[in-house]
Formats: sequence, C-alpha cells, structure tokens
Amino acid sequence: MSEISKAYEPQSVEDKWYDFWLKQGCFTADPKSTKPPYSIVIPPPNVTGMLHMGHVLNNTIQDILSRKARMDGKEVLWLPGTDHAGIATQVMVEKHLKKEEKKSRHELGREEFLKRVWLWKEKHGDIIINQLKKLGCSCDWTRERFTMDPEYSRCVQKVFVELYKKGLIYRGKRMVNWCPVSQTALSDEEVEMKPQNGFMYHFKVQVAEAPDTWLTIATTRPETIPGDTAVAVNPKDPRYAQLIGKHIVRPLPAELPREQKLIPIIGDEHVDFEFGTGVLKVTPAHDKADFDIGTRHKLPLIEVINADGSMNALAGASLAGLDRFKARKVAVELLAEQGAMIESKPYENNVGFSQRADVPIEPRLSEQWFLKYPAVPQSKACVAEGRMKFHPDRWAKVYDHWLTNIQDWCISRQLWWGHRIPVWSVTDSDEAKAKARFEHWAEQLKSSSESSIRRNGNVVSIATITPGVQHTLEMSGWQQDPDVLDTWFSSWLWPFATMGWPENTETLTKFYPTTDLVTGPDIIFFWVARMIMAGYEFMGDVKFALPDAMPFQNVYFTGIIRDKQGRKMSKTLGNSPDPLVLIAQYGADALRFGTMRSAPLGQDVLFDEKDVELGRNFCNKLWNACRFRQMQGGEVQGEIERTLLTPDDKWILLKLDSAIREVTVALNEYKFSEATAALYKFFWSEYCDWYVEACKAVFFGTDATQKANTLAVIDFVLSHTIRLFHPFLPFITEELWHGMGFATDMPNNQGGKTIMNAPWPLPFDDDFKGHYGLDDCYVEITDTKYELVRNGRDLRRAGNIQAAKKVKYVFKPAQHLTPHDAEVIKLLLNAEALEVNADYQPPKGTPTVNTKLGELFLPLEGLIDVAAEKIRLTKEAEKIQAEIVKVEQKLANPNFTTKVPPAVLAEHEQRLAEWKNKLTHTQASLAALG
RNA sequence: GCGCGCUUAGCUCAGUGGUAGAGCAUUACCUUCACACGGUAGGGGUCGCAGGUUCGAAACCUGCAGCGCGCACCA
Repeated sequence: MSEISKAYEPQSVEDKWYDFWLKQGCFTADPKSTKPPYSIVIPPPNVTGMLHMGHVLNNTIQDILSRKARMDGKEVLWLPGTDHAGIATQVMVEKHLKKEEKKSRHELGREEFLKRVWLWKEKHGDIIINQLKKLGCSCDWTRERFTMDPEYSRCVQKVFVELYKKGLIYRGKRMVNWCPVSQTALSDEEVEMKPQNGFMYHFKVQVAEAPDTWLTIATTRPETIPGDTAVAVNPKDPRYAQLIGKHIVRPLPAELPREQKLIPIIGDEHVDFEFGTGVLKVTPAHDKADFDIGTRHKLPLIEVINADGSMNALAGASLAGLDRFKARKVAVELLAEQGAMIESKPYENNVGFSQRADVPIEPRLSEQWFLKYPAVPQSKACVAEGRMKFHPDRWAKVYDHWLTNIQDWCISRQLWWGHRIPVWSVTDSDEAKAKARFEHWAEQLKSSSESSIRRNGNVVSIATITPGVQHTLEMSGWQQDPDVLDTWFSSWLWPFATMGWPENTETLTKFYPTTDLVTGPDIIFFWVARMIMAGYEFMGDVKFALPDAMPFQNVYFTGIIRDKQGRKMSKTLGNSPDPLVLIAQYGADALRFGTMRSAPLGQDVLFDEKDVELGRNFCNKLWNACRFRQMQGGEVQGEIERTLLTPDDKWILLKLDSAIREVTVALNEYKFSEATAALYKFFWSEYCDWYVEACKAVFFGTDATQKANTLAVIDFVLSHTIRLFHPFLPFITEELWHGMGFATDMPNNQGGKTIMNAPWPLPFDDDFKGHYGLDDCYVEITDTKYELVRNGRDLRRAGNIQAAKKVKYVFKPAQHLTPHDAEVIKLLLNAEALEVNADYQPPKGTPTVNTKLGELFLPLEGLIDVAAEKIRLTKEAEKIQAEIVKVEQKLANPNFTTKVPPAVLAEHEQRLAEWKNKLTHTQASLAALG
C-alpha cells in the first residue's frame, strides 16, 4: 500500500490474492493436523451449470463459516465438487447435438452419445468452479469431486448392491410418474402440483342390463375412456348400489362391437358420492388411484397412451396417433356426436407437472427399480432429539412429516447419462433351466460380498460390482439393465463418498461427520433427508467407530433469492443477474457483503442491485479509513500507553469490544445479516463518524507522543476490525492486512502469511479492561460529548449557516473540561474557535443548547431568524412535554409503581428527570430569544 | 383440507414485555486537507384488523383478513 488509490479497486486485488491463497495451499485440509476439525461439503452444483444468485448466497455463507473456523484455530475442510445432473445435462447435450449435427441421441447410439456428454463435461465442467473461485470460495480444490468420477461411481454401485442384497431394492411394475418429454420415470419429489384451468365433462353411459337406465360420469380426461375397464360407485350409495354387478356400455372407441364395450359396474369405498356424480370411471393403466381399484377388483388393464404422450391403436381409430391433449378435444367431439355429452364446465384442478420439463406428467405403468428407504427411524430421531440441528428449526417439522409419510423411492431413470444399474439378467426358456442357472451362479458367487443373485420365474439376475464378474456376464450373453440411477441416488452419498468411503480413510476419521451443511429448503427431501439416511446406513458400520453416524451436525437452510418484486429468479423471466457481471462491476467482496446484509435467517431474499452497491460503498469506506491511517505516517504502532488514552480512545475500544461480542454471537447463531449490521454500525457509525473525526484533534496538534499513542489505538482497532471483516470480505481484508503492515514480523498462526490464519478477535477480558482503564463510564461520558456536538451543529441550522462557514462557539462548562475535549468539540463542530468561558453572559437572542457537560452558545447577533428559531424551540418543547406526560402518567399509576421491578421504576424516574431538565433548558433558550 | 411463514417508515427488512430502529429512497445545505462509492442536519410509522393476558404489548395468547410456501388430494 505504498501508493494508495483514492478509491478501492477490487479488480486489481482479487485475482492476486486468490492466486496467492492457492499457491500457498491455504485451503488445503490436513487430516493429520492436531487442530480440532471443521468441515462442510458443498452442495454440488450441476457440472454444466452457471453461477446464479442462489449459489452466491449459499457459497458465501459456507465461505464465511469456513474462514471463521480457520481463524478460530480449526482444521478446515470445505470439500467442493460437481454433480452430473442426469436429465439436465443429457437434455442440454441432446439439444446441442440436434442444433449442431441435426442428430438425435438414438441416431448416435448410447456409447457414442455418452462420449459426447463427457466431451461436453470436459469443456464446460469447470465454468462454475471458476465462478466459485471468483467469489472467493476457500474450498479445498485438491479434493474436488464429481459424482461420475470412477471412485465415486464405484461407491454408487456398491451401495446399490448392498441395498439389493438386503432386499431394500426391488424391481416392479408400478404406476410411476412418467415424463412424456424426457421419457423417463420420475420420483414423487420431482412432480410439482399446479392448478390448471380445464373442464369437467359430464357424459352419460347406458346400463347394458337396463337399457332405460343411464349413468352420468364426470371426468376431466375423456381421452382415457378407451382405457376404462370398469365404472365404480360407492356400495353405500343408495342411488347406485343396486347396479353393482351390472355393466355399462363404454362409449369409446366407438367402432368396437357392443360386447367388447361392456365393462362392469363395481362397488368400491374409494368413491366419494358427494363428488361429481358419484360415478367414477376406472382407468387402471393411467391413474394411480384407479390402478389401486383395479388391483382390488382384478380389473384388466388397457394401455391407450404411448410413452411419448400420444394415443395408441387401442384408443380407437379416431384418437390413435394424436397427442393426449388433442385427443381430449377429439374425444369430447366424439361423445357429442353420439349424444352422450351432457355438459362441460370450466374446472380448476391440480395437475402434476414434471419439474424438469414443465409438462403434465402421465401416470404410467412401467417396470422400475424402487428403494425402501433405509435407516428411517434413526434419521427421524437424530433431528427430533436435537442431535442434528436445523436452522431455522421449523424445517425439522417439515422433515419429520415427510419421513413419517415416506413412500418407496423410484430410483431408475430411462436416461443414458448417469450411473447405470449394475444388474445383469438372462431369461431362460423355462423355469427349470433358470433354476439350474441360478444354482450354478449362486455357488460361484457365494463367497463374494460384492454380488447378489436373484431368480424370478425364468429370469435370473445378478447385481455385482466385481469387474471380473461383470465382464464374464457380458461375455456370456447376460444383459445389463439399460436404465441409470436417479441423480440423487449418487448425491445422497456425498458427505462420505467424497472422503474415500468405503475405506476408513484418515479424511473420514478426521472430518466425518461434517460440521455444517448449507443448502436451500427446496431440496430438503431430495437431498438432505436422503443424505441423513445414507449416513446412518453406510457410516454406521463399526469399522468407522462413530458415536453417531449422522452426516452433519447442523443444517442451515438459506432463503430463496427473489427479484425486487418477489418473483423467483428464472431464465425465462430474465430477472436473474449474472453474479460475474456484478463482481466485475462492484467486486466480489461487495457482492458478498451486500448479499449477506440483506439475507436474514430463514427468510427469502429480495435481491436488489442496490445492496451490492452498498457493499461496494462499504469496502470503499474501509479502504479510505485505512488510507487515512496511512496518511498520518509512521510504522505500525505497538504498545498502547495507557496513561495517554483519551476518553475517545477508551470509547472506541469499548465499542470495539461490543462489536466483537455482537459479531461473534451472531455468527455462532448463523445470523449473518445481524453480523454484517453490527460490523457496519461499528465501523461506519462509530469508528469513522466519531472516532476518526475526534482523532484529528490530536493529529492536527503538535504533541508527537500523543499522536503516536493515537496511532497505536487506531492500529489496534483496525487490526481487529479487519479480522472481524475477513470472513465476509476476504479480498480487501487480505490486501489491507498486508498493506497496513499488520502481517509484518508476525508468526504464521498470527496472520504472518495470510490474514486467513490470524486469530479471530476475542472480547476483552477484565485484566485487559482494568489495565487500560476501560470503564463503561467512558462510553457515557463520550456519548454525552458527542451529543453536545450534535446539538451544537443544530445551532448552525438555526442560524442558517453554510456548512463551510467557520463560526465561533462559546462554551460555558458545568464541570472541568480538558483541553483535549475542548479541541475535539471545536473540531467536530467545524468551529473557527471554541471559547471556554465559565462566566459567559449571553446577549439576548443567542441560540443555546444545554447538556450535562455545560451550555453551548452560538453568538451570532443579528444573523439569526429569531422567529424561526422560536418556532423550532416551541415544537421541541411540545415534544418534550408529551414525553413527560407519558412518563408521569405511568408513574402516577400505583399499579405501575408497586408491581414493576425496581430497576424499571428507577429508569422511568431518571428518564422523567432528564426530560424535565431538557424542558427547563429549552424554555430558557426560548426565553433568551426574547 | 393439514402444516409453515410473513404483514413495522415510500421500498427492503431488524426488533421475543419497559423511550419504535437500520439501509435505500427523499428534503436542505456542503466538493472542508481518508472517503461525493462522501459529510452535516431534517422529514416520514395510531407496528394488518379485533379481542384477551399484563402495571405496561410491535413483541405473549385467541380469532379474523391478506400475501407467500410446503404437503395431501375427488374422478
């Protein structure tokens, strides 16, 4: 900082220090360290994603926690990495392929397509990583992981086989949430219910055995009529009960002969006779509830919708080939033509949408892999019993509710990009052959802990992670399951699969369980809950010797970043600012500080670029405050001489002590906006606004010893302040730490190499306070002095004096006033002179203010607008009067005076006295004006 | 339907029983030798509504309204 620029220029500072930290290995965690551990695993962003404001919020918090922990003397591991993001990445590459080569992935073939995805990953995979570096994230990049790394992949396979072996993973034909666009099954969590404006259609059907009887059926999906295999009524419904066992004539497909259109009327309790007409069409192949009814009544299934959402031949000639929504319109027309349509009225209902593709999902019967969640009781208990803490804790209830009503997890996806299911099968011509095959392989694999074999009829399946076995199976005609696993089936292993599991590595020993997890509440089920279950299931092994296998001790849920209008950030709305643009414009520290300042615990954050501007302004203020110190010259001052401390010095030291306490407490409670607010207030409103200004009284003077001591106080305060700011503002604080010389001659653990290793400031202890005479009374004394200054400045306004104009004040002290204090007051008042005169007799019309320290006059005969000043003082007096009445009323109430704690009573009495005193002085001032 | 959150200055938000706060915006004045990304002084709120508890409620309790979110759903 030999040449200090007038404004802080982050661009010239940030890259320099980030490179320095990397080169010095400052972020690298040492599992052999004897320091206590602190660890976080990053929520891995999509490998092909771009940094958005949500990442900024999330990762700034993690960085603050990590940097604070380092300053607390912890061995810190912040483990970074990326997620392969199955659907998102595959769709991205498919689009690119379509655009560049006009080819579909099927035209390319699975193997070739996967090569392209890997190429894409190599090309774009480090974009988001570099963006995190720009933000200043202190991740241990030597340990960066990707969920498709070979070692990670092996963990996923191992976990699959273990759960398969335990019988928790099974394959079955079930109704699943099918996305017709991505053409894959989805888990329940990936379905988003959205209200839709559609129609409720009422159509009539004839009862076959009683041609005069017609039933009216209500439906929102007439296109599925060809798939109906029954109509259901409630057996307790007197209107229809007698019809159970009879049949109706299904109106579609119209071309079928009458006998093929007959479907039974069944009785089922599921039917709500209050709703619709009380008659329910049952489409077991295309509705979850209907499937259950179908199972209960052994109804046949007729599939009429294809995987891509179009209708098939069974839907009838008129519908076949049409998209499901087009088919709905045509079905309505067909019913109308038959005279079966009774009415259609607008109707709002909730429809499940594919979160990824944003199209209505299609309940579809298909063969999928499911997981019965493991370790559910332990996972519930650790949060319920408070061993794992959620911040804010209300999410614990949401978590518990989900675990209580948990359904099996559909883990297979009909995609190519992802972890392929490690199961090989072969189908024999009959069961006997299959049985023989099963027995042969069961014998072969009996000593293998890495394989598991099952037989289902004439199908034999082997789940295995042994490459040799896999190869043999491939060679002898076994087919590997074509599906891949849900991306979250790899993410849920993140806290330990990134640390060398299944080996009991020194990293796991040192850093697992992790300390904090920082993530968004939107993935509490997707990720957080599942990681907890995986932790208990896979880290509970005795070999890890953990008292508790939970993957983290605290979960901090951030808010969701919205725009100024409260809308979610989205690409389509274009309301999502590019953090890198903001960093280029304002600096990474500014973005971090602004974001933290406006992100209270547990609330959504309405992002406004003004916040970043505020961050920049703050950095500039910090910069210039240090610049001021440098301009006073001299080396870093060491020892503070206690006998030379002024009341202002003691005041700022005591304020610093409060700030250290407040910031530390706020951080311990994860209240980042409170921490920044406390820092802001201390540094701007206390240090800069008052202390620095007061110091000028010394610096403009001639006492070199006093000057040196003031510099020592400044250096002490700044060296503490910069450290308090470091977790929030890593770049500028490192620059200033070195530039101000605070790193010079320091051992590494005191910040000699980098402020990252400087100790976090501790509140002052009694010895320290005693030695420097830091009695709380100095806060009060000095506050009073500054109050006097504020009042004195008010007088200028009364005199309508230009800010630049120097005027003379007269002070009539009520007690002894030191020359230093007189000088400070003079300076802060921007006065030409301050005449201290105990016998001063002001001429009539002299504006005055009175404080505990004494009376201050601004003698400006003839220059004052007496009338205006009178109005001002009269208003002032009225205000004070009102306050007095308020307090007097309280004190007149015997209920108050008898029941209130003595301290509160005393406080009220004192307040009354103060107001009365003020009133006296205001009235005197008024009288003095004549 | 069940659950959760929010409602305080024009805006965004702090404030868990004792004198209503911050930042931004706004008004006036000021380029004074750290900083105009700055300084000084000001204006602006019956704390969503109605009850209750209490000597005292923005805060605690009950009810209501509005906004937002999550879960579950009836065709």
